[in-house]
Amino acid sequence: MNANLSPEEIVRREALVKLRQLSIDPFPAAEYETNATAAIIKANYQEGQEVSVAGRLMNQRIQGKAGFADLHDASGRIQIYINQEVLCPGEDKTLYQEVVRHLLHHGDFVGVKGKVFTTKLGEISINVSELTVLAKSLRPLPVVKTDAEGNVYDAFTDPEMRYRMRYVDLVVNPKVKDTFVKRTKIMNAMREFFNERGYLEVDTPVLQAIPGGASARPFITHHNTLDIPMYLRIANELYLKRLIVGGFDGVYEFSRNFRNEGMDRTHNPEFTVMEIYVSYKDYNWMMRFTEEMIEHVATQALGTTDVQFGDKSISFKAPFARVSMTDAILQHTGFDITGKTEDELRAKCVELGLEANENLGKGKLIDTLFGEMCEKHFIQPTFITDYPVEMSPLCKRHRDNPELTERFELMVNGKELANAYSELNDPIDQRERFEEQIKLMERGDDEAMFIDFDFLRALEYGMPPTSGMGIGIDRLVMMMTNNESIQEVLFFPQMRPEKKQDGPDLAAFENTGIPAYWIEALVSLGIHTLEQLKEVKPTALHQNLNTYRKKNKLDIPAAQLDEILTWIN
RNA sequence: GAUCUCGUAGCUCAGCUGGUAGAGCAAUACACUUUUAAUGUAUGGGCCCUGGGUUCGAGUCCCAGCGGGAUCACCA
Repeated sequence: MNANLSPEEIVRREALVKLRQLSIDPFPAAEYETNATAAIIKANYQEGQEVSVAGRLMNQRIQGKAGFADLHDASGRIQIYINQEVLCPGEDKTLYQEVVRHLLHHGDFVGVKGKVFTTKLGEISINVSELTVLAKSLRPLPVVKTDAEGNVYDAFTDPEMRYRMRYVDLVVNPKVKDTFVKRTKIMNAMREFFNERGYLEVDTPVLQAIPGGASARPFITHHNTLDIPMYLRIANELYLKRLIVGGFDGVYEFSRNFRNEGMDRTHNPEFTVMEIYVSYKDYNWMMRFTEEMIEHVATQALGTTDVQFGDKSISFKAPFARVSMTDAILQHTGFDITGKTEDELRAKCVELGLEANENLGKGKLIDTLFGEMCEKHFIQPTFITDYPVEMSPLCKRHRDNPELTERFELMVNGKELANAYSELNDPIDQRERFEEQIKLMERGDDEAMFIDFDFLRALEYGMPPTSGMGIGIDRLVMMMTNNESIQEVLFFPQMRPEKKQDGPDLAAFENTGIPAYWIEALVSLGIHTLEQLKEVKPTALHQNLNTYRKKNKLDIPAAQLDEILTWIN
């Protein structure tokens, strides 16, 4: 038996062998027919009803000749009662004495048949008359227990382990499962809202030759046949607009976007944004549409428009407040940005102690003022409207003021949740705005956009007036499920790959003929295996070893490059 | 990227100014036919993240690394 197994794993593997000796297949192939679930039995309680259910056996409380255990299925938990005489009415008590008492463990999958009854203490339970082993669990699950007051004991809480082993997290922490069920309900409710209005759900490329539609650093990959670099999408906006050019009334997509930027509790390298574009509409229509949609989603998915997020209560009841960008900044800084020059804006930022270097254009400066001074104050859903033209290169100019755009962002809990425009459909203006972005790029704004000439060509064929809106699904789910970190609403958040931590492979070094004094040096240089040794440049290693020799004043011959080459080959 | 902080049994966690590794749950054995987290008695279980250093002696102190978390920076 493998020496790396823990004692509990060894016990379970031995049980596996013993089950086979008793002619019980621990991993049977056949379908196991069920006619109920834990939730159904509890909801439609009928004394004496014959049921067949399957799930994980948990928390056995088996005593001498009878006892209890819990069966967890996808719907929840139900208690089972196992009595030796009911399970094994004949002479042969093996199933009870051996299998139930010794060979089944916490976490094993079993199917049970039996009559439903209520225990003395009033808990709906199944009196098991047949038990089938469905799958053995070879690793012990954490045993988490909850008492009558809801206190949780021995909770499985380490975030690293929870995220890396989400399957365990889901088994053991019911709230986690609930979050993900809600996530799907939220997306379904949104879909339903769009579909009812006749808008079409579409798929557009994830792999793009030009990463457009947003300002962000993309992931780069390479297409072999075309022999060109390709990018994972940072946004799908430009593709959806092409479809509006193509004549659809309204299109939407749940877009998995990828951005090669920092990771923290609100940023994952891949994340989901829903974007929708509707022709013949403007951003005023889109504001009404958005607040109605969010109200609908909250009602459908949560059953209420009132959401508790941390210590704050948030109401998603429409209509939401509307505040212009200019008013928001005026309100929170007393400074009126109307008609101000870049230098005046920069001076104000400096006065307020905000970062405002020469790379920042007018738009970025206003964005800084808003982001630093105002954003955090908007806890209840609020539409911030009419952004400066410099920070919105894809947005139509404001009908009353050419310095502004017809844009809104929806702020909730001090964070941006949605972003929408009256889309820019003047191809000549669009081309100029892209060229402005290129100038910003040349000034050192590494987030400025690339020019997508095919998109400009599409606009030149004519795009009807259109309003578009994007909403961060992960952030919406976080708010609606009261989770402070994005990792909690993604099944498999991105983590650094697991690295097995072995000690240095001294034997391999010795076998390669490396002298003992150099092995010591290699280890302290962080080279623990032959693979690592082969990855370093021999010339660099040569230098490093001799530096090590000198630094530690070792009385050994200096390393020779030829010698090092013989180790590697 | 910066700072702080954590890494001890399958899980949750103790382990003081350095002196032979601890508890509860889980596991194993025995007893027990209705328990409500969680029966009683007994037993087993540890590369204390890795490597190096200081020391007579390191889970504990120091250095480096790996991995996590928090805060900040970055984030149309």
